[in-house]
Amino acid sequence: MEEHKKRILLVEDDPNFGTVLKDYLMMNDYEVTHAKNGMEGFEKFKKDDFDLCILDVMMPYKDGFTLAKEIREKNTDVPIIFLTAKTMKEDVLKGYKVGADDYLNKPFDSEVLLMKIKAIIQRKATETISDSKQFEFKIGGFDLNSKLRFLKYNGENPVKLSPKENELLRLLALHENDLMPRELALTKIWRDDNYFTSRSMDVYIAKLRKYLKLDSKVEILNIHGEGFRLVVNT
Amino acid sequence: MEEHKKRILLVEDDPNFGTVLKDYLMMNDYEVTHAKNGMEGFEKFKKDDFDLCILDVMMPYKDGFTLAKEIREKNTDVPIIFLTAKTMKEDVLKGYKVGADDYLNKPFDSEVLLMKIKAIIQRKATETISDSKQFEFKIGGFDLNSKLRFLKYNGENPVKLSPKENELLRLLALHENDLMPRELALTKIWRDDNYFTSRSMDVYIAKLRKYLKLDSKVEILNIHGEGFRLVVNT
DNA sequence: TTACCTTTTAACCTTACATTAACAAAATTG
DNA sequence: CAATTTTGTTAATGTAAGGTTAAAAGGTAA
Repeated sequence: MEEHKKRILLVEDDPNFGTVLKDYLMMNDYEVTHAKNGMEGFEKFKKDDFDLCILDVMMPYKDGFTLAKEIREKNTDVPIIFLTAKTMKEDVLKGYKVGADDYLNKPFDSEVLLMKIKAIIQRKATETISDSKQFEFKIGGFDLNSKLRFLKYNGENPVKLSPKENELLRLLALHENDLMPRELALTKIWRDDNYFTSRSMDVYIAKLRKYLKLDSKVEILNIHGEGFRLVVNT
Repeated sequence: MEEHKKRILLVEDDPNFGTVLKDYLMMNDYEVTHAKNGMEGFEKFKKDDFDLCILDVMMPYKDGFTLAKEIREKNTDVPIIFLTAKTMKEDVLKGYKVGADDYLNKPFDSEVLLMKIKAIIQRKATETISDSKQFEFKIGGFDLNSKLRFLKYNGENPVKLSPKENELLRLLALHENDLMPRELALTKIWRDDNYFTSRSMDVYIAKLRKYLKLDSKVEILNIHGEGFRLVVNT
């Protein structure tokens, strides 16, 4: 039923607590990336798309607030939950100022955390995503609408695309005429880079080529060992 | 943009605490209606439009949860904050199930409450711009009046819609020609996203399709794994 | 209570998707 | 060149999601 598991970035320096929490969240059907400090947290944040960030406030090198500010600069929407020490009122207030969605005092009840996560993620889902522009691409004679997942040729023939077909074509379009590295598609779409996912991707490339045959000016070229290139000949 | 003070419905049976809290909120520029029990709370809720409800959980006659349910039947959007006794974990969980936006353990810090209020009201303000009061829709040859819950085709044949049919069609109409995510309908209408609510929704989609068959230009398309799309072909 | 309306659950069937296997064809390497 | 790796392509398979109808369960008012 789920299109994809919701992804959580957990930044927590205490290795024991962090691992336990990660496992608990994973048991509850979330995909969790665990970073052990603020630096690492920001690196991982940049590399991936998350549905929620859970940040410990007290961390060496870079505290949760600083990290939150950096995250907010990149992304104004992703929900943030802070884990603060008990009774640190100032932390709570500071957190809200930085744009937190919620906070939890340690030690906290895990079920309550789960409910908060659910509530926050659902809340975000409710907010209408109306920035349609980034979902529409023109590829030669084709129009790709990657939100509604269809591909039209010359205004007619709307072909439905499967989620993977759609994502892959969208990635190619984002790199039009340029190299779209294999690895990029595998990590972004398949979230795993191994022999099988790689073969699976090749199957999808074949499918896309079939769709794109309608316009002889459009083709997907392979760059051996590197990736693919969506070219539009003029 | 907003010209009126934000209105808060405060339902709290302890007269001392209630009065103090009311005064504090008023000092901070909110317009506060104080009800001393659940009955009175519901009466006042019906008489006015509030931007936020703050409900004590423990109250004689009618507790906060029961009141919240009644409020939710009237209004699926208004934010609700519960005041619960410290350490009553079950209360917190129950609150979220009823559709609470947040909760506070008594005794709580008043500044924290203020921050929460601000955060929640602001959140709703950004959300509610587009889908504000809109109850009448033209869908191809149909007229939907979702306040009176009927659907007319060509001015004739007024079909009565059940509450769920109505809400679902309204959501679809709000997103006409665009994706109406499954998740959105489930969280907004069913308030829960699981296998059964999802199947229930599919049943309603089938019912709506039956009604809409009268106009061959109107159809509900599925986007596998994402949601539905109400399209009007021209 | 019956009667009626609404919603959920169940059942059964169809369609959509992603993965894997299998084999062919290029490209690369030494 | 032969050997190896990478890519191209089609088909088969298993699973999940959606379509539809009917029966069960819940609710409400006469």
